This record gives sequence, structure tokens and C-alpha cells, in this order.
Amino acid sequence: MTFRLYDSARRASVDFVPLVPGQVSIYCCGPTVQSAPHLGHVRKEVNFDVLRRWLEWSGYAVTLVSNITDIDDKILIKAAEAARPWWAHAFLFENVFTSAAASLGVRPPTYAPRATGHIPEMLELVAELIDAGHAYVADDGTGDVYFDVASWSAYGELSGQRADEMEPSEDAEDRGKRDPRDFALWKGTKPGEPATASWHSPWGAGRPGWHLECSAMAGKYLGDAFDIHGGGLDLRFPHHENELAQSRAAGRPFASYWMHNAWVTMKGEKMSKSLGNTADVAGAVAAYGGRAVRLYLAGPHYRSMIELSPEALAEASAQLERIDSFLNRAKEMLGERQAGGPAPGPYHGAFCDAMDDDLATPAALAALFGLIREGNQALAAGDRDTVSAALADALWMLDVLGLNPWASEWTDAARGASDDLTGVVDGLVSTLLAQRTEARARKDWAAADAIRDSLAAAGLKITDTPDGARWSLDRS
RNA sequence: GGUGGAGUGGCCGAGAGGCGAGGCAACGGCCUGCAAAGCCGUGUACACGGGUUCGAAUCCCGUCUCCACCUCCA
Repeated sequence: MTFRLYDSARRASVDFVPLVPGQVSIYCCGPTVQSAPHLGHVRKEVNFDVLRRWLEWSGYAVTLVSNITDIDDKILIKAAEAARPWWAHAFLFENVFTSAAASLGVRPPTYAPRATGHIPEMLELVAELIDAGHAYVADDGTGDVYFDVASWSAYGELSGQRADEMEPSEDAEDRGKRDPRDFALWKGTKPGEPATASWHSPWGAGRPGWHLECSAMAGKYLGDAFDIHGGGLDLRFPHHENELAQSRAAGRPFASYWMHNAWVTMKGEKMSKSLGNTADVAGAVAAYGGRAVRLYLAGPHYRSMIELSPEALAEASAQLERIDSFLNRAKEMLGERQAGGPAPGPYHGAFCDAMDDDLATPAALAALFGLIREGNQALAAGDRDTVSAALADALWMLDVLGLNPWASEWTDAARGASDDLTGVVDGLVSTLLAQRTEARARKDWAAADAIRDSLAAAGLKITDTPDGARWSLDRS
């Protein structure tokens, strides 16, 4: 079975055929680093990280480009409010964003180009568009350069919008636009803007428009034609429509497939800064752990809206406990013995089929849980071979999803965290557990339960196993 | 006005003409000193009204409700 994906442009699931056999090039719109990311922003990171991992496991060499928009109206405004230079503001939040993604096990993209580092490429694209008759310099002296939507008849092909049916823009800042639908490629510097936020161009000092950046950077890193363009559903129009128009109008084929993830909602409404209903990534990670948050974001299908609630995160956490409980018990049973190679069973095949079917993570998780049930049965029956195979395959599936607790992205994060006191707690708790074991041995249940209760009060869950008591953090 | 999406059992969440995805919760049983975990079992759900069909949550027609995009937005 080959990989199939839902192409937003064609509005259908189609077989994926890369431009170059064995290679996949992906451009995914990254953050505008104006403030800390919320869960909606990182959903995209997680979704596309899963895509990348699946393609890599499928044998493709993947190049993933995710840009950093580090110059933009909002950055200038927010930086001014914070009384810091815009470039310092942008870099600060780029770092916040990067660590938020890392805290969810998202691997860094192959390239993360910053808009400000690619002004020459952007100017080149603008020049091409002007030469081709698809862009014009505003005649009001502002130095703005606009894309001429009326000159590009295919405009609207991505979003299905017909230019003549659109609501007229109420943008008061139209300045020198010939048509309200035209969008800025280059913004002439306005009075009062920092001199550092201004670059020379043949049309006067200014800075790039948002849409222009992505086309220019995609072209530089992936070439005029590449495989997949991704981003949040809300970018489809106008941002992606504009990217597509300006790229094709400049003679560049651009993306073969468009993938858009749905957003995170709160009380049924889209999470967004303008609505003020955002949930901080760091807070969720602190409360539930990065893997639980990742599972919450990656579990539902990427094209489904997901509602954020404490219950939803708690459930993801409960699911993770079921997974980890099997992993840990299997590891204990097998000891140092390596998990066996996955003799691919029905669950393995079901998992792969699901992932090949437009990243159907819900069905993939169902396969994982089926495998875990099988593994738990084998555990109870003392069937080491089956446990070994189930463990190996479960770890493989978890690697695909970025949820393998023993993979470096999670073990490194734990090791690097200054507040990881696992070893310390283990030392303290083991003494108490030893006392409890003695109490149980002499059937002093009251004493044994008192120790368990006191540990529970401290937030630790104690589980008795045939090989002794185990403790874990109780996140429920 | 234009363009899309959604309404599934107590909850979350898949599926998209015919065998009850999966998870969480609940209940019963096994196991356990008791728990926990695990295992076994228990659910006849698809907004509403019609229609097509041997058969519809899935197709068609109509209705209602919700959300989003068309303006910065993952």
C-alpha cells in the first residue's frame, strides 16, 4: 500500500507520488515569533512531525523546511510594547517556540530559515513578478509593491474562492492598491518604524510582505517545485492562496500537495490570540507531561478539530499509562534480553495501513492498543516470546508517533531537566517500600497500608507486582 | 452574500452501505491480604424528518443546530 494523503487543493485523498523517487520535500509554515505559542500552534508541529516520521519509516529521505517569520507588523508592535528591539523580541520568542516544540518531542526541521535572512531571494521574486506583469509598484509613493490578482486568472484555485464573490476588504490601509484583493509583496517603510526594520530595494526602503517570505524560502531550500506544503487550515486562505498565486505567476510550479491541519478549540471556538482563549504549552506540559500532551494532539485525526479541556488531557494521560504500564512490565519480564524483532502480525499491518491512509492516527492507535492487549495476555501467561515481539512492535509504533518513552527525545529531555528528581525520589521511596514489604511479610496490613497511604498523599502511586512494589507519579 | 467543516453510546473519538474501531468512565467476574495494574464479560450510539435499498450512522432530498474562512491567525 502506498501513502495516500488528503490534498486540500484537490479536496480528495490521492496517492502520494514524490517528484524524486525516494525523497520527500516539505515546506511547512512556521511561527510568527511575536509571543509564546499556544497549544494550537504546536498541534501543527506535532502533526507534521508525525508525517515526517512516518515518511522516514516508509523509506523516504525527508527534507522539512519550517520558516521563522521574524519581521512583521505584529512583531514591531509587540516589541514596542515590551520596549525591546524588534529583533531581540523575535529571537526571544523563537527560542520559546523552539523549546515548546522540543518539549513535545518534535524534532527540529531540516532547515528553519528566518525571513530576515532571505531578503535578496524575496526581492528577486518580486522583480520576476513585476517583469511578468503580475505585480506593480503603488503609484502613491509609499514604495509598496502589490500582487495584481486580476492578472492571475487561476487565483482562488487552492481555496475554491472565486475572486469576484469575495467580501470586499474593509482594510483602511489599502493605500495604493488597484484592487482590494491585491496583497502586498513589499511594504514601503512607514514613518515611525525602526530603521533596522527596513531594507533597501529597487522600489525604495521597506520590508517583505508575509506571503512573499514563504514562496521565496521554499524556492531557495526546496526548489521551484516540491512535494508537500503544509500548515494550519486557517492559512489556506489567504496566505497559501497568495503563496501559490505569486509562485506560479513567477513560473514556479510550487507544491504538488497541500496538507492542512485543523485547529484546537476551547468551548467549541477556535483557539486564537485575537479571541484571547489560548492555552499555554508550557503549562500543559508541566501539568500532564510532554508525552501526554503530544498524545492528546496526535491522537485524533489531524483534519479533525480537537476540543481542549482538562478531561481531554487527563484522558490522554490515562491512555499513556496503559501504554507505559505494558512497556514497563514487559521490560521487567524480559530483563536484559532484547525485545525480539517484530514478527509482523495483524496489528503491525493494521498500524501501517492506517498511517498510509492519510495518517489515520486513531486507527493506528487502535492497532497499538490491540497489540498491547495481546502483550498483556502474554504477560499473564508467561509467554516471553510473544511479550518480546509485542514490546518490540509497540516500541516501533510509538517511535513512529514520537511517543516512545525510551527514545532520545524523551530521555534527553528528562536528563536535561533541572527538576528531574527521579533518582532522588527512588532512593527515598525504596526505603519506605522496603519497610512496607517487611510489614506485608508479617501480615501487618495496617502498617503496610499506612506507608502506601502516606506515599499516595505525596503524589506517588504504589503498585504491587510479583517482583515487588513499584512507584510512579500519579498525574490523574 | 461566497467557500468549507461538524452534529456518533455517560465522555473522548474513528468509520463512511452489510461483520458493534479504540480509549476513558461505569458495572459484574478472575487475580490480589486489600488495592492498583492486567485479563474476561456487560453497551445495540450515530441531530431531526422523509426517501433509495434486501440492508443506511454511511447514499439522496429537506430541516435544525454549531463552527470556521472570505481581515492578522497553526
